[in-house]
Amino acid sequence: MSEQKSKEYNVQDDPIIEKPSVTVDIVIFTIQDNDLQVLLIKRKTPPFKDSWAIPGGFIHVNETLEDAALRELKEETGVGDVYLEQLYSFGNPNRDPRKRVITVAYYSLVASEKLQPKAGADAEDVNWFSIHNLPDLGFDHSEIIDSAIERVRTRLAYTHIGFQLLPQEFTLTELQRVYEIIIDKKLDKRNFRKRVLSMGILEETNKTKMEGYHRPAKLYSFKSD
Amino acid sequence: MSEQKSKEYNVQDDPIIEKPSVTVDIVIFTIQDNDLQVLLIKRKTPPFKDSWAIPGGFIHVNETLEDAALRELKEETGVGDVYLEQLYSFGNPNRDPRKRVITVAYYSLVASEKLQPKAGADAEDVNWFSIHNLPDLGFDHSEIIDSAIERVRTRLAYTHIGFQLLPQEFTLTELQRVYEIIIDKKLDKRNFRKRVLSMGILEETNKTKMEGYHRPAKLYSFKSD
DNA sequence: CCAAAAGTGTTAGTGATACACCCATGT
DNA sequence: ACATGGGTGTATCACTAACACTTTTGG
Repeated sequence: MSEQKSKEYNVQDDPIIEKPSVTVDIVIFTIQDNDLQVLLIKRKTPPFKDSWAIPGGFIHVNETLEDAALRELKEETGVGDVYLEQLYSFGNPNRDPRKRVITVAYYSLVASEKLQPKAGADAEDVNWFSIHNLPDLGFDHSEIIDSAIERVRTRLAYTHIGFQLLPQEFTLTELQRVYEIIIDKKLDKRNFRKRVLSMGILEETNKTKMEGYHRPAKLYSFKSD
Repeated sequence: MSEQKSKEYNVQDDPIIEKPSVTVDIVIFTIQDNDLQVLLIKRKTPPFKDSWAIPGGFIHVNETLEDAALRELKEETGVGDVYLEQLYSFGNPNRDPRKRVITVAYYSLVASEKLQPKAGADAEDVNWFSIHNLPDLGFDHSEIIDSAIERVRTRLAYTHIGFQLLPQEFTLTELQRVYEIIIDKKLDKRNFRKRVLSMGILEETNKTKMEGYHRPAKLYSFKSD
């Protein structure tokens, strides 16, 4: 349903149904230092100038919401080529102190090796922050991050999103760490291996990874189909 | 992130980031005639005048997205007092033939006994339609309904939303029908009863329901906690 | 030979599935 | 007594959870 009233009067001038602004905001997760981390930018402009916030901005006329999210992410952080999923739309009338802004939030999981964040337009700085140690955030961004974390945890249980946080080839122990960090719980090594191997989505490479003075670990990759 | 550019120029006048309109749309499901049905309205105004569509409309300045959805639903169909869940936001640039409109979609499941839909403002008519026999719909509304159906099916598996489609007191056979209709599959009576009873969310009333010439069925209710 | 992480099997319990007959009621 | 839907139990299978020792490597 849309715009039944546009014949009777001009929507733009109606004080009650005045158009809100629409932004997209993006929560990018990675795993670093044994912690789930979020990509934040330091704002260059008001409101919340000099505060940390999740990247995002206004949508343009001829792009989809997802394209807008990808563009803003690229512009502000230099991060491109990620797979976004829509999280939720936040439209509380007072979430922006100046005027009505509705935001459509997206999230993504990315292997930290794949990214080289660099501050871009509208961002004075860009950095990763542990979800256990976030700075004060502008707007309702901590609420957005919280619901993104919740979503990631739920989806981890019945999808394969965990693999997005690893490089193309990885050891089973590395995969287990990803799961443990996200759900914040220790897992049994033998049961974990049985479970992921029985899912039939892993391919054994014939390479190994040697790090430290111990037995080398087999490298696996995620089956493309 | 929002509005970093508002100092440099007026957002409203920028041809690239011109404000879109924002609507809410609502998919109301019920079960009737052994079928999952959706509440549709017949549009009184262009675009898609005289087509069927899901209820919805513009958000107002000082209401949350959910309040807007509740208000539009009430205005157009007379239906109030339902529990809405946000479904997804649809923002394809051409989903409205006239101008850019982004919609935040909501959905709800309601026992048909609780509702008396009546055409209201902007709706010439209101009616229930089986999801297996929908009329041609305006905008991208059939896509919205499809994703609502998918969402309901997924959530049925790991939540208790099925109960929303029943009156306060119901028989186990009625509950089983709800599940069967939504997932479109026959279920085993004994296994179904074992499962729902073991969830510990049902309370036996000491009433029975007598309909037809056979043994009366015990009535159950959903535990409030 | 020591330290460190990799790798590996079995058992018990729990939940899911498949399946067929007796029960209570109104006519 | 019959027709109709209500109501019940058991056996098998698959999945989950708990648990400890041997292997491979570099130093």
